[in-house]
Order: sequence, then structure tokens, then C-alpha cells
Amino acid sequence: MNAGTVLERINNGLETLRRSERKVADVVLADPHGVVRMTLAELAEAVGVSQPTIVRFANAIGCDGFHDFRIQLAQSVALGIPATQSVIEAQDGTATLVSKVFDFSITSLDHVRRHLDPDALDRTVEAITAADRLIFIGLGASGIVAMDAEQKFPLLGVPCSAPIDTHQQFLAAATSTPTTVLVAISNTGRTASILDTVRVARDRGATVVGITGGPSPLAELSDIALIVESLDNTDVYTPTISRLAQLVVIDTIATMSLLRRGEPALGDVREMKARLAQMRSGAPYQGGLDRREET
Amino acid sequence: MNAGTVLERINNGLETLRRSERKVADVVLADPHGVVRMTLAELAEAVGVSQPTIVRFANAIGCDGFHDFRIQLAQSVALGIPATQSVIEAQDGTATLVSKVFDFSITSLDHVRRHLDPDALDRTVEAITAADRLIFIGLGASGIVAMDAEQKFPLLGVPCSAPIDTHQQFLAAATSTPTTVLVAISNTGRTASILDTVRVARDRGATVVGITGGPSPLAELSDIALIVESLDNTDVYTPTISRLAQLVVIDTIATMSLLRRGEPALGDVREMKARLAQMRSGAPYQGGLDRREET
DNA sequence: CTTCGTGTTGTAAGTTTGCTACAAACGGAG
DNA sequence: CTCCGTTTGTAGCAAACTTACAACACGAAG
Repeated sequence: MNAGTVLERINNGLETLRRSERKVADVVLADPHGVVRMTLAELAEAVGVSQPTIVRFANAIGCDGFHDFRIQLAQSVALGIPATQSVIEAQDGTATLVSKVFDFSITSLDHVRRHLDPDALDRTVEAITAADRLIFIGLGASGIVAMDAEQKFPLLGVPCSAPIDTHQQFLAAATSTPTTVLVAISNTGRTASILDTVRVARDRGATVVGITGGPSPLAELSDIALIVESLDNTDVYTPTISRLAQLVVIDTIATMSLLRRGEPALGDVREMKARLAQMRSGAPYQGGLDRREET
Repeated sequence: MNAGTVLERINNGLETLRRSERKVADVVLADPHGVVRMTLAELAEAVGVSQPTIVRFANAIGCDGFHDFRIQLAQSVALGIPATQSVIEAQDGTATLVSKVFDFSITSLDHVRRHLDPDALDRTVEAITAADRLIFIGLGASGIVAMDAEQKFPLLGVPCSAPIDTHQQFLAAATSTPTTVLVAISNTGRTASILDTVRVARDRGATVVGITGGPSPLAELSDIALIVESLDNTDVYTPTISRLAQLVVIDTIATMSLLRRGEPALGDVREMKARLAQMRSGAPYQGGLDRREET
């Protein structure tokens, strides 16, 4: 009950509310932005109930009085209305649509931020720090994430690949060793070819990190399971938001690994950044340093 | 002055504040999370000034009284502490580090959400709707974004490519026509080879959409400039956050374009999603439908 | 060095807001 | 139909926020 943002909690607890409290919930859900600016008396007036009912409502959904409720609601609203409560409609104007798509992304990241397991992260970083070879695999949107990782992790000074097609992925896994870390990315965690590849890597003794959206075969098969739970996007129009959170998780792992390596690695990064800036505008076909970093 | 979140505004306005008000600002910046839970009297006590000074401070930074200040601060804090005000340190624990990296990402997205030009988006969608060929180009991190777009836009039923290396990009631009839309992605907007490629496309009469981090040569050269301004990440440790916002902008454009196409295209999407789900766990090597969507 | 004036800060009173104890109304069970 | 538990509203109170005003500090000019 006390998990998630207020808006989520209101939704979850709808059934447990009394009749008048439910009327309050309806008004709040209908226009959260507006309610933030209301005073207790105004909200009572708008809903058509007495002031204490509002207070009781606030307590019922896990807030400590109206004050606390208002602040928590403001925070919810700042993140945006989550995808679970707002649907993209054909008649939405540009501004509305921008809000909705960004809101989905931001609330999704917020959700992951709250639910990510720090311990699993620690173990992942430890494994990566000990590794002498990194392989990232994924298909479709998750393949994009794997490629992103391939741009980041070479900075650690460890050979790093992100084979694109299923055969290449299988091949890489089949040549892995006990000092290899294979990071498998799959939101569903049920993609057959990914699971096959992971099994091979495990047979070879490699350490498998599974980045997935929830409990799944991939999570079971992995030595370390990183659950990156994005909110349901059942809607057809809703774009793929799972990769965003996955990307940020990759960012986090990369940053932690870099910090773990300490000063020498950081020096490399600084030098790389400087050289890249130079090359970018200067001589584009020079070879040598390529890839990586914002362009 | 009245732009951005409270925390940004406090930072910007530091110089214009009176001495005691500045003491307030220091306390707020030092522990925004804590201040959110404080009452006016408590904050006055903590800072060591009188209550009216707090109120004046709130007004000075563009809030309407202490009430409003507290709500706005709560919203700022909900999004996280922006990268401009918090630095990743070597001694950060895992939990802190996760917060920081996610905060950077979320505040960056929030910033873009506020500053994105809806009009430019509209024109982009219009151009894409009219196009019979789409080309996405980018290098490094922006190349990842281009590839992501390549996974999304085929749903519109328009031939779509995202050449990876500079030669292929140049070639694609050189064969473009007036009905081609070239989307060039570059955070700096100064990468030489991208600019060359864009010039060729323009010579050929193609419509050029430039996605870039601010005023830049690319923005100048583009028919439509989409400014996706990510907050400065001067820090070495700070991971690349520009691509996140770029990805969400691509999402937005894709969603808008799909809506614009209307029901037939949406039907295709639904069917595609269904078939993909089937294929994923079933027969991985079947060919036909491939790529795209969360895996 | 003094005096005056502007600008800054604190004191105190006033007003609004949110909280809580209690009473009335409602609804179901016996 | 009556009783009892639950739900809702009324009224008074305490706390919080705001504002008017007075005192103070600081700098400039004489």
C-alpha cells in the first residue's frame, strides 16, 4: 500500500475507500494538476463533501494529513501522469501528446529508480570488474541497448562485443570462458534464442547477467538478475519505454565500473573525451579513435 | 527568471538575493529533501533567520508565498537533483549512485519536455507524412538513436534506412530526392561529416530535419531544427544523457506520425505486435517479421 | 566624523488553513 | 422495529502562513 506514488496508491486502494472518500478520489484522479493548487476547503467544496472527509481520505491512502497529501500529489504530478492512467488518443494535440509521451518515459524511469535492486547491481559490477571479456546480447529494441553498451564499456579496457544476429550471439556464447561476462537483455525474458544462447554461456562457465522486465525464464537462468520493471504499456500507440530504463541501468553499471577501476581508467576517459571533441569537427576520416560519446 | 524548476531558479538568482535570503538558499540547496518536510517556522529556525525572511525569499525566487514554494520544491525534488547541482563522487555508495544517474536522466527529460518546440514537431511530422523515403543519420551515441528510429518508422510503411558509417550516410544523401526526409542527429550540431552530408541532401532538394542540442551549424542548415537541449554534463563521470531525450523525441514523432496516418496504419501495428509476440517464443529463425519492439 | 536616507531584517498582530473531538445520520443485523 | 456499528458532517481549536510596521545596519554625502 505504501509503495509507489500517490496516484498509483489511489488507484490501487479505490475499493477499500468509503463512499464519500471515493468521490474525493475520483475528483483527484480526474484533474490532479488542478487539485495540487487547491486548499482543503476548496477541494471539499469541489467534491461536495466536508473537510474532515478530505482529511480522512488523505490518511486512508497513506498520507500524514492533508499537508502531506498535497505535497505527495505535487510530486506525483511533477513526474507526470503514468501510462497506466492516461491513454494516447487520436485527437490529442501536439502539446498534449508531447506531455504524455514524456510523462510515460519519466514515470517509467522513476518506477525503476525505486525498484532497482542495489545488491544485484553491486554483484554485476563486481563480475564485470573481474571479467576479461564482455558480451552484450539483445534483439530488437533490446539490441539497441546492447549496442549502446558496446559503445560504453570499452572504456574499461576490456574487450567488448555486441553481436547483432542470433547466430553471432550464439557463436560468441559458445566461445565464452569462465572469465567472460555475458549480459543478456530481454524485456520479456522469454525470447527463445536468447535463452538458448544464455544456456550455452552458462555451460561454458561464463557469468550471465540478465536484464529483464520481471520474473521470467531469463531471470531464472541468470547468475545475476537485474529486474528493470517498466510500467505496462498495453496500449498500441504507446511507444517502447522499456529500453529507456535499460539504457539508464547500463549507464549506472558503466559509471560504477569506471569508478571501481579508479584513477587510471578515469584518466583514459578524460583523454578520450578531449580527443573526440578534436576529431569531431576536424578530420572526420582519420581512423583511430572512433565511436562512442555524444555526437 | 520564471523558467525551470525552483532549484534551478535558486541557483540562477543567487546573486540577486539579500544576505539573509542567501543563507536560506544555502540551506535549501544543501538539503532540499529535508526542507520539503519542514514548516515555515522550522525552516526559519534551521537557517537562523526570522519567518518573514523566509517568505520574502520564497517571493524573490518567483513563488507565490511559502506554500507555493514548498510545493514547487517538492516537485523539483521528485524529479531529482539535476546534474548541474550534484556531482558523482568516487566514494558514492551504490544507492546514491543509482539515484544520481537516474536523477540526471529524469531531470534532463523534464527539461526537454518543457523546452521542446511543438511547432517544429508539427512541421516534422507533416514532412514525414508527406515523404516516401526516410533517412536517419548520426554517429556514436546519436548513431544509436538513428538505429532506434530505423526500428520504429518502417511501421509507417515508408522505406527507411539508418546508414552507420559516414560513407554510407553520404551515399544515401547523394541519392535523395525532393520527397526524401533526412533526419540528422547530432548533439553538438558541429560534426563535420554530418554537416557535409546534410548539405548534399539539401542540394538534392530533400527536406532536412536536424535534431541537435542547441543553436549550431546543423540547426542553421536544417529546414526544421528540433532543439533537444540536455543539461550540461561537463563532468567526466557523467554518462551521456543527450541520447535519452533524443530517443523520446523520436518516440514522440513516431507516435504522432502514426496517429496522423490513421486507422489502417494502426491496424498494421496491432497485427505486428501480435505476430511478434508469437514469433518471439516460438520459431526464432522463421524470417519475415523481424526487428522492432521490445524483446 | 556625523547625519541622513535607503535598503534590509525582525517583531507582533491578523488571517487563513488544517486538524480533531463530538454529534448526527445512515445502514444492516437481529 | 430497534439497536449497534459505521460513516459523515459540524464546530471549535491550534497551528501555520501572511502582512504591516518598526528597528536596525550600511553606505553616501556633507
